[in-house]
Amino acid sequence: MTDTNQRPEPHAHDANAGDHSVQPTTLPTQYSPAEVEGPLYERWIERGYFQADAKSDKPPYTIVIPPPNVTGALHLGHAFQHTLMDALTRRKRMQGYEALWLPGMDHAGIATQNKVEQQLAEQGLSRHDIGREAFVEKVWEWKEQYGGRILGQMRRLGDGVDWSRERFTMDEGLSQAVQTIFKKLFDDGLIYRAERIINWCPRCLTALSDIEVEHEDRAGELVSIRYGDGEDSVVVATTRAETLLGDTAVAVHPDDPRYAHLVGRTIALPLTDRRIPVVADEHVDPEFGTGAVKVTPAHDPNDFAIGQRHDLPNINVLDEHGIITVHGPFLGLDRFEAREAVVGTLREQGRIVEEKRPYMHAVGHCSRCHTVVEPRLSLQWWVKVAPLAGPAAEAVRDGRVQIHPKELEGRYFSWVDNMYDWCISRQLWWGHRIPVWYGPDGEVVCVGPDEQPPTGDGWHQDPDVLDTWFSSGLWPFSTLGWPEQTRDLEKFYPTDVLLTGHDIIFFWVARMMMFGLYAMDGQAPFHTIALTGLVRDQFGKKMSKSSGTAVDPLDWMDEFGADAVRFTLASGANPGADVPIGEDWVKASRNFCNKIWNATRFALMNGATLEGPLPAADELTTADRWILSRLNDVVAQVDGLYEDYQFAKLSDLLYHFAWDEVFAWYVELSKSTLAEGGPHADAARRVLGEVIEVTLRLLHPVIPFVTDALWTTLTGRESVVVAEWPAADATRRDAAAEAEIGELQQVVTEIRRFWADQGLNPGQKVPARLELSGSLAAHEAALRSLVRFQPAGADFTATASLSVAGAKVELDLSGTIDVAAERKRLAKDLAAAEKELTQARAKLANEAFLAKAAPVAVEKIHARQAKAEADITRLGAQIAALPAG
RNA sequence: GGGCGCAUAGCUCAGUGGUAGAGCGCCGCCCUUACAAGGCGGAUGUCGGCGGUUCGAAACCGUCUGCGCCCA
Repeated sequence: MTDTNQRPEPHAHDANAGDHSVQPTTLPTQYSPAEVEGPLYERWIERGYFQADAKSDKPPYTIVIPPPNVTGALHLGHAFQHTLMDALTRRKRMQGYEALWLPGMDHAGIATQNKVEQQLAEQGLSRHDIGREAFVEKVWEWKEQYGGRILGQMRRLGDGVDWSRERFTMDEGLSQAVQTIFKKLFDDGLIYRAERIINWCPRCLTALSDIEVEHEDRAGELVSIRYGDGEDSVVVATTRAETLLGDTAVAVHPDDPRYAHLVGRTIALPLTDRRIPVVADEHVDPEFGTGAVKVTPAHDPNDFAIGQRHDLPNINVLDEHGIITVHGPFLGLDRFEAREAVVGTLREQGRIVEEKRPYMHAVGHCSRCHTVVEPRLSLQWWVKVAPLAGPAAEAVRDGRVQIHPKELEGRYFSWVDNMYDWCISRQLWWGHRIPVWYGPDGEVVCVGPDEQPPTGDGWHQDPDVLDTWFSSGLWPFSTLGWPEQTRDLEKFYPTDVLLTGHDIIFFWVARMMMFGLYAMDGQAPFHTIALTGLVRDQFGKKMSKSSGTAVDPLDWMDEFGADAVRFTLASGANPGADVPIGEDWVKASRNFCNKIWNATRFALMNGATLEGPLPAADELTTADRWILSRLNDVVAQVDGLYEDYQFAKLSDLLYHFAWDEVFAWYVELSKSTLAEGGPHADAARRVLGEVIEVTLRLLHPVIPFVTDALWTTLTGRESVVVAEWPAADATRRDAAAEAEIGELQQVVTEIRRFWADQGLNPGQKVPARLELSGSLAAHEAALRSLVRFQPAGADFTATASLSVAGAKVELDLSGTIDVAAERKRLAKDLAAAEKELTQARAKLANEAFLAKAAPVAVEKIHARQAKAEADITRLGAQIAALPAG
């Protein structure tokens, strides 16, 4: 980062503002994102727009990025969440907040270590060959060379992050934070070391977190084995027969009469010379299988719990590679070989009662190497979660922290209310090493960040490192400088919103909540948790590399522009819901961007201006008043939707407002006004400028590139990035104008239908005589321009007529009209009106409806009846007036 | 096995008590001087099934079926 980035004054006029923006005279007819986006992003960065100032007296608005993995590349999930976070911070920045969106990455212990181990393996080396220190050095080299590819891709997407504050979980400051909190937890008795069952990867040779275990249904084998003999026997079923060697009990439900006689006695364990007890445990489901289960405390979490309750010994039968360690015929066999061998031997002994094959069941796999995970008894470090999870639950329950959408609170509570202790040690070399030293006489010393570790013979540091989530759990405050009391921390903590996928509520969100509340004096790390779903393909299916449905967002950005990708993702962002995305939709968003481009191009070509005050209502045409009314309604609605994290709805609203109202109607209506000249044309130029300019500002947070390119051209000002967010002006609301234009739209649409039904060329000019009643009379020019009517000449002969709302139109088609088509259209409308009338009459004849329905509802039906009756009369007359044929 | 959610147009999804919507796709006409990445018009749904509540149900309740997710 350069430190010469002085943030310019917002709204300052800048003669060079047009450098990277488009010139009105040379504006091409198509928008080319590739030419605009790169230079524009550079300019934003050069001008320091995204650099937050801790000394500012503006109110802060802070979002920390969920740190992507240092080994990762930008995928659509990132693009999705980044679009939303960028939109939130860009809007707040425009609203005058000191907005900070803080970027960074986590060190992804196991993933990164695996990358470097693969590199070494290509040279025939293992990490043990080069030693820990050299290995860690190599990982840093790897990081410098290949890591953080995603950061460059974020620039492509337009992420308005403060690069001067970029953080990495292995940085010195963040490492200090890790050591500080470890020490604090240790001293508070919230960190302990114990032998428990953990997820073990026999290839990576480390404990795994639950999220690193992927459960997949696999066809295995369920074998039922007879333990003991004669009266003293039970049948148990298992998919992991080799664990029999480590069984230390059989458990049954205490109320199960079938086994009551066995409880408290011992039975012979096959293939061994051991006898094991039969214990009664309430957690056994008597309905499942035979109602008796084998208990292998060293190789199964449930069995471990049973073992604890009944004081059973733990017999570990597998080593860290998954090789049998029990002396006897199975010694040295891999766990899967042993499984077959054990079943084979039992079969020979006649102890197999039943074999179900295939038996579908979920099997955990290591997410990094896809090895089958082995539950393993192992000595690890743990965080005692209960005292931390309580406050984390409470903060959401009492409303200090809100989860959007609320329906997902349940998932959060289901974890924080049923917490189990968190295994934080990993048998890796890449990560924060556990700051505990062991002494020659069994001493255990936890060393804080400012303390010297003990030295001397026999002292050594714990070899393990901490779970990556342990450091990313500190992210909302470690990135701001904690444990130092920095100005950043003071200004920007607590952060405002955490936006992330609902799939990591347990793994990350809950942990940040626990650590934030614990380390920051009960101040939650954010007030809002906005949860998103997953990005899916155009059929709503999961994208996956293996099925070839995964799309690289960079490809789409190249082809359609970053804005198109962003708009598509934002348009699909319903709270908490998955987002399907397909190329057709990105193309549609690209078309929208191009439409905005061309509408602005039209405005520039027609002298749209922002000079001078917006004319008062009485100087404006109805169309002007109408669009300003609509604009101010939309501004208010967009604000409401932003506050509710309704990105899909606000995108949809802006899409339809911009395209259907501003571009399709207002721009068309303004054409005749502009052509007329005079004061109304001057006013229209001012309104056109205003409406387009405000619309660009409204759209900017979602599609920053095209809006900034156009906004700077239109306004001649510095950048929409630092423009003010629009504020709704209620005094511009005008119900009468909205009704009037609504009527005009109805008339125009009706005439266009006639045009289409008659097979008339849309450009064909037709002499017409108009009888316009009421407010419509003022719109004759607009009407003639919109539907290409020509004035009626002296030789005008009406050959067709139609009437709708307050308009009667007579046309000279100089020839016969297609009477059949006309009759068909009118008959269709008549049928609809008659159906409407029937329905309305039925309702009004229903006394229960009249008595119980809300008066407003009844009034509506009356109005509908009246309209249907009028329509029927009008249409009937038109049909009657048609020539026979 | 337990819990949660979903089922609306060809596809993807909004809509939560008062006349069924959008985008894309589809059909027809049109290169009309901002835009063919466009314009105009059009078609398309027993709102998964059944039962109930209500004057009125896509919406609320029950149930069945199908699908998805989380936990065990």
